[in-house]
Amino acid sequence: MGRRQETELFLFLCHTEVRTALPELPEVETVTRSIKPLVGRRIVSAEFRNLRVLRGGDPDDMAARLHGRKIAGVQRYGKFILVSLSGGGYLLVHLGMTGRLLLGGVPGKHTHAILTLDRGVLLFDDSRQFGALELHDDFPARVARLGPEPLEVKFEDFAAGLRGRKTSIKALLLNQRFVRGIGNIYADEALFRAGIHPQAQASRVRGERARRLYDAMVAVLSEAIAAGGSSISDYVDAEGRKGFFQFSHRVYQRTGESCISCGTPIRRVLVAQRSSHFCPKCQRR
DNA sequence: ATCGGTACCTGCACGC
DNA sequence: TGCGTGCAGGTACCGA
Repeated sequence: MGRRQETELFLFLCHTEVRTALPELPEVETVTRSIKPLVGRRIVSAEFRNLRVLRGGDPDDMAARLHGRKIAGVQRYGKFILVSLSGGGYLLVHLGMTGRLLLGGVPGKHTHAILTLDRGVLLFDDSRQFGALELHDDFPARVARLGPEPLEVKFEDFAAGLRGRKTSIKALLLNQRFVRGIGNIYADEALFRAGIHPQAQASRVRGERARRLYDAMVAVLSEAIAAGGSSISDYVDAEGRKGFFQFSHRVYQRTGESCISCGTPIRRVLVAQRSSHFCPKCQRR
């Protein structure tokens, strides 16, 4: 990328709010890609305004340790964003439910961290405070213990992970140690596409059904990433935002509406304490 | 080891 | 109009 293009991209990003729907793998991937241009930037100063998202970290200590460091890399692991720093160490970011990373902009009521860079500023904003910002010397244990990426795991390993599991297939898909990055939206969407009831016992998803679920998981995540990637460029106004949120959910939050396949009203039940949306006719236990 | 349940937190939709 | 209530869910943690 040429110097001028780089500058234009940076100026564009400065006016872009990197926000998404509930941040699951595709949304976190979109955010991660959007902040990759920050690689090489130096952190001039850091300010932390909220202790909760620091998860026990000391704000002054973190600011001191971040001061002067360069952003060496940005990588996504499931729903985590790992920012590696020059000279070692990692800044771990989790968006929780409502977390956002803003390139530029003005700090607001829910801005919990401000990273001032040698060019631009990165804000962390999170109204519900389920997100996290942690500074680690070593590769974070909570990232190391995650399961494989759903877009990288081999079918055989995915199927092996289902064996012997007594929990519901929905709960297992949400379990980040099984595969990392799936949340409530994409669990429901993948199960619908595969024709599997969310309360089906995971160990009973075998053979052809396991294959269908694997294929559905890969397809829905891939399509969502493509949608996020394509919408980011017109994300500056309400229309662009609306287009992203209208990502074609087939069951999620469509309770009572007609199944697109058979017309049966979509139902909602609680599975693993989460609302789960499914077609009672198309999805079998 | 595995599993189910709960807490954390704020904004919003809803009914009266 | 305003107030109370339920709902939204990712992760850590608890007890069984």
